[in-house]
Amino acid sequence: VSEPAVTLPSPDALLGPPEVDAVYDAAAFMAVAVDVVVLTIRRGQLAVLLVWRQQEGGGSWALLRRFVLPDEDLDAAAHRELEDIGLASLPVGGHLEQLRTCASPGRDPGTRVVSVAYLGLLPELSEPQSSREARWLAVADLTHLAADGRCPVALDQWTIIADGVERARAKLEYSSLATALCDEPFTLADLRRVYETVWGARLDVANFRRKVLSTPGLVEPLGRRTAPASGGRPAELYRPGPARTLHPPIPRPVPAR
Amino acid sequence: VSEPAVTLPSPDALLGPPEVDAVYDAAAFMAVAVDVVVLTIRRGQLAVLLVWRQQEGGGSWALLRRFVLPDEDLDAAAHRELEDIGLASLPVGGHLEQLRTCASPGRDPGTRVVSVAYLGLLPELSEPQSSREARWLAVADLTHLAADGRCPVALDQWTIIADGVERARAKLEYSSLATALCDEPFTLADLRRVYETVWGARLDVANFRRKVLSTPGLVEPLGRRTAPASGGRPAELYRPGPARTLHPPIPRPVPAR
DNA sequence: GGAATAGTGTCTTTTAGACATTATCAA
DNA sequence: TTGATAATGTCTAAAAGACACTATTCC
Repeated sequence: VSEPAVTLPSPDALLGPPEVDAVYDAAAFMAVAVDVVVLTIRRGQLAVLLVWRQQEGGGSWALLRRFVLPDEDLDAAAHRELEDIGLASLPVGGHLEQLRTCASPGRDPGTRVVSVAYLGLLPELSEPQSSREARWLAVADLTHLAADGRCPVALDQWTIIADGVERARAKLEYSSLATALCDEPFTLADLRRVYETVWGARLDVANFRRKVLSTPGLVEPLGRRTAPASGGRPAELYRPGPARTLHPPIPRPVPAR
Repeated sequence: VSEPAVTLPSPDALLGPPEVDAVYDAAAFMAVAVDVVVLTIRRGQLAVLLVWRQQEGGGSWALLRRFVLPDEDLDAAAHRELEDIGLASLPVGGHLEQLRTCASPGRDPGTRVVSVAYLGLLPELSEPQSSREARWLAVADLTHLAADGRCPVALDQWTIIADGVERARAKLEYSSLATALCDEPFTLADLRRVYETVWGARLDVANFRRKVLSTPGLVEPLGRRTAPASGGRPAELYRPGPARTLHPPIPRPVPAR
């Protein structure tokens, strides 16, 4: 596109002060918490880390939640929550990003909580260790239960989890996120299984390989191979490359959309 | 992928209450505000709506900001801010979505503000009308100024604007967002100019047309044409279709990535 | 007719999908 | 050898990119 003439305020005009505004009116103060949707792959299934929360009249599984300290950054609060639950501090081949924010009424009428949801993705190794009762639950199981209206997670939290899963599925297409779900080093088969598990679809081995290796900066060969096992040719080992975004993307099979 | 055996807690096991946790510790209370990055196309340029904010030692352009009321939803606060600035209430061919959240220190030391950034996209018609000094500034101008370190927007706010622009650019690829930036009805040339302006790249007329019309649910022909102007064939008119996500996406030219 | 804008046809290159084949290990 | 897993080759179909061409309007 040819550069059109600048008809909006010119750079110099930007610097003159037209007028003062007064936007600051009544502000509501709320408690601020981070909720973390931690996803990993456990035994070939996509799993989310939840904690059991006892309540009057039963209980439910809930997301990791931590109130933000007065001098704490949001990202830092999310990281601390991961460390507190016993997962290695990131980054050790993991990924943590903001998901979305909602301001729901607090437990006491009148009080409100702003909860900033985060999405965390960890390689398979991680086992939570904490005084709290934290467990990996298969997303597929929860989805089936939710379809029956028997989801053991509060609806708003389940919505956040579903958003996180969808975000992860989408980002596999156009980012190097999948390498964050692999232990390092990994084989192309490992990486492919991540895609297959998160997307819930089989990928053609040859086409996947062609695509991954032709995407610059996605993976880097180590020049080593896996130790020979009982049967099977040893596989080439790789580590994550410098690329963060992928273009063109790894195409996601249509039925899973 | 064949369904693996469920090795994580079974649906029935999910319903038993293992243990109670106590996550609620010291909570910090913060003022909650929404910042809205409103983008539109003005005179062939991508523009963002900013207000002039007078401060000690000069002033700067700032995002629309509104503190959330005690009983107000975040989305509602963002909508209200748009109405307050004199832009027609959505949806009238517009789009509003959450961008991201940051918790920065407040103006007084020790106080903090959680600001939830929203991204709004409006068709060209909109002119702000308000007691506040609000103006459309060309994103390209701001980008050039920022490159010189002379950006008249505070750094954290400029980062949010840049995020919003990048989000808009990305979403044009795989969503029907562009139709929200067109007045209704629109021609394919109008729609194409939206893509060209936001992406800052020329698109081939024939290929764009083929792609848009072959994407199911993106646009719907009205069977009418534009009034004949002085020179030029009248163009077919369209309105937005029901599709919200596009697969396959409209490919973005590589140099702009 | 010319100028201006809208719309069409078609060829080439690239990419994706399907699937057969070869390679390298252990037992 | 067989069984198992990794890696490669190749054909076909679909999509993207380039670009020449036709159509409809006002002057």
